[in-house]
Amino acid sequence: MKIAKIIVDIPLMQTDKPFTYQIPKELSALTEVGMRVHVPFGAGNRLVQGIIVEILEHLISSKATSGLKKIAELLDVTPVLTKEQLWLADEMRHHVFSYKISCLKAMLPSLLNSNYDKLFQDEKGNQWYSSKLSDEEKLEFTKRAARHELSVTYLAKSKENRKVEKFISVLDHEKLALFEVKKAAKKRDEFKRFLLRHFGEKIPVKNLAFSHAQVKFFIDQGLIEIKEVEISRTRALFDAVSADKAKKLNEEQKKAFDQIISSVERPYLLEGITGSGKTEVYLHVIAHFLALGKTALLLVPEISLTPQMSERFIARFGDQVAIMHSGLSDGEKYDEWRKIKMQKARVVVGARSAIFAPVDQIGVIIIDEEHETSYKQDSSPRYHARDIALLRAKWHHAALVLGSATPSLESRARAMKGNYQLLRLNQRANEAAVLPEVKIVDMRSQINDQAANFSQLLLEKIREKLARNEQVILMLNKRGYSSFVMCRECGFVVQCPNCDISLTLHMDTRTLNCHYCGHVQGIPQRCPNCQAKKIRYYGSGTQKVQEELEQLMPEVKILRMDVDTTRTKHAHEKILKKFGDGEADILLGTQMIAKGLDFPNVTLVGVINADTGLNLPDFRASERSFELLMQVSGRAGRAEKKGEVLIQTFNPEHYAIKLAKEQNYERFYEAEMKFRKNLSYPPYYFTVQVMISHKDESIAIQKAYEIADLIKRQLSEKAKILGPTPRPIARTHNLFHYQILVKYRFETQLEAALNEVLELTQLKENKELRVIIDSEPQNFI
DNA sequence: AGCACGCCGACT
DNA sequence: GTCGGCGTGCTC
Repeated sequence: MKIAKIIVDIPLMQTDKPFTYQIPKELSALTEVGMRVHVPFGAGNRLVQGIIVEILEHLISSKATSGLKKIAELLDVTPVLTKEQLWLADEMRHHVFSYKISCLKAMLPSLLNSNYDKLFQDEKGNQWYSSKLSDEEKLEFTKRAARHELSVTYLAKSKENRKVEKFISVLDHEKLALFEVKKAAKKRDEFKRFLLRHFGEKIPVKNLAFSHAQVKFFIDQGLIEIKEVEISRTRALFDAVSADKAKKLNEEQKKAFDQIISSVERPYLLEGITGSGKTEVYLHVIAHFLALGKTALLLVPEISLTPQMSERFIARFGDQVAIMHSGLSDGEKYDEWRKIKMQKARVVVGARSAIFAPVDQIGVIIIDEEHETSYKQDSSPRYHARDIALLRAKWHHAALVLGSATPSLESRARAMKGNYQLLRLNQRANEAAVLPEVKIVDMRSQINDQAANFSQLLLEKIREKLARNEQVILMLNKRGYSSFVMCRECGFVVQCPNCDISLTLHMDTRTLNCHYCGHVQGIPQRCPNCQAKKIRYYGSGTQKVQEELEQLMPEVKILRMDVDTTRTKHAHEKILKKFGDGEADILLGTQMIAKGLDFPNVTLVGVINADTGLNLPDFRASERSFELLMQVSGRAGRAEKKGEVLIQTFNPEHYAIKLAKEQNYERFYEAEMKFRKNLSYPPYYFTVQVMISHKDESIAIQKAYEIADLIKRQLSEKAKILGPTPRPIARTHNLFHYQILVKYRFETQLEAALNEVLELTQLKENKELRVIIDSEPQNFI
């Protein structure tokens, strides 16, 4: 007899282990590891989805095995998860401190999840679906079921659906031609002639000029039939793109290319300045491996996976490309996933989660902009795509390329140690393009009452460029910065009632919003504290800057791009297209405008406030600011016209800003490494963050100390534990947050200690305690 | 999660 | 006595 080990889809500590089920005889030959199943679970035998992770053969059915429940239903004909993916989930679990089922589900499109329902039936055969009942009705029906007045059937159904389109095909041309319609039936005659004209074609039923009754009549006469053909929901993405040929690599690019294809021994760190043509190297490398019959995986940050970016890959590799990012609907994601699964796609281009794409025979994995923090998922399972990429490259003996103009310190340090091989691109691929000139404006010496956000120099430069019909990009580094409302009289700042944070002003809706819990309230007329009518608006959101600029230059057309203007589905693209088409003079936005945009007519980039990211309570604050300034500077002078960059700052002496001006990654790396070494931060130390939340602050503190103690006891003297300290935003959603940061180098007991912390949260006395463990956290705010 | 079991107070 | 409230513990 065969039995199966199954991970059930109930993400809880208590159920986070394989459950054993009998495989019914009739399913025995069809069942494979990696398939989804429905299994009866718990006392009521309700159906839940599960994933088979192991199949065991039992020659004799013992008492122990015959008592096992049976798998109720197989959901797949072929496994949805490969052996490799099951292995990845195992490996992942050692450092993400999440449930196995969450790891497994991170690899599957959400359409493969099941919907659950319950069917109540009485003796007369009346039926009620639980999902369609109100809460009171549900309670009543449950009670009646307990009294055996009703029977209960558990239902589970996979959400999986494929889009099909119906086509008419004419069965027999001659027969149709000879078919006589009655004289009065003009419409039928018309339809008949239409069908004859389109004989041999697949005629879509959709948008047909003839009614359903017409179609039915001809079907009933046995003249035509309707066929359902599965169609791809993402088809449209690919059709519009025209093919493109490979460009010739320059000497530097060629060298990098030759290295990458020569060995899979070590990962490559491809360090190339903005405009040095990294993407073209990727395209060549991918083409090389495709020619060898292998596949390729390319990750890009979500934000830069614009249609232009996808198009570049589709243009080069056509139908073989699958695109995966969060902008796709669930159906579209599923279709792309299936394309990969059925081996129709051999190049996967996608954001973070695409690292799990079920491609086989991987030749190369490329992570572009590898320093981007978006490669780390900030909700459970908290994996880093780079770590998964290392595992997959090992499994497939594939080349791994990490590309960036400003590599993360972690990666660059590994390259210096020889764990990665460093490849450099120092020239701009377009030789006509010269590096932009970067200037720093010291805002401390600016006294400008009407326009606090703009220095004289920046205003002059904007006017100068616009007079020449050139375009300007202005960036507002909004991180940790937002506009707020304060009372001029007593200094009172309106705060969120649930979170310890000031509310952000939104002028378009005339409301105060909390960016953490979503609380919305009106703007008070009088100060809630002192009743004075002196409520004033402070800080500079993009809206405020836009207004300021519009007052200074009323004739200028400004496009604003931030979270508020890009909320709708294609807003992002539309704004960029408008700007690219020259419909506006200035593009004003938050950091989302810093990434990968290429507008040849832009000759000035202004950074309104370079400082705001600098003083955040995060050891990566300087690294982030430096990266951002380097990136945004790269937006100027992409073509023949010379570009200028102006950085406004209150900290002109700060090394991140000075070195960004010099465009000097090398020196920044050295300076930052010194700082990290002195304070024992990555890449010298590994980090784990433990976040503890409770609605009662004193309990949060007490538990935080307990947990810190528990960890401390199991670590060596060399490990350093910071905290517990309140989180930078100490209260959100009516919970108090505390954090512990563990810095360590080699600690064999750490994983066990952290698992023990998780065990602790299972105790009933800790029911209201929330603990999150984040290995190598990327964000501290 | 969601279901059963069990212990307690309020009620026919 | 017994119905139904909710706290507790378990699910192959």
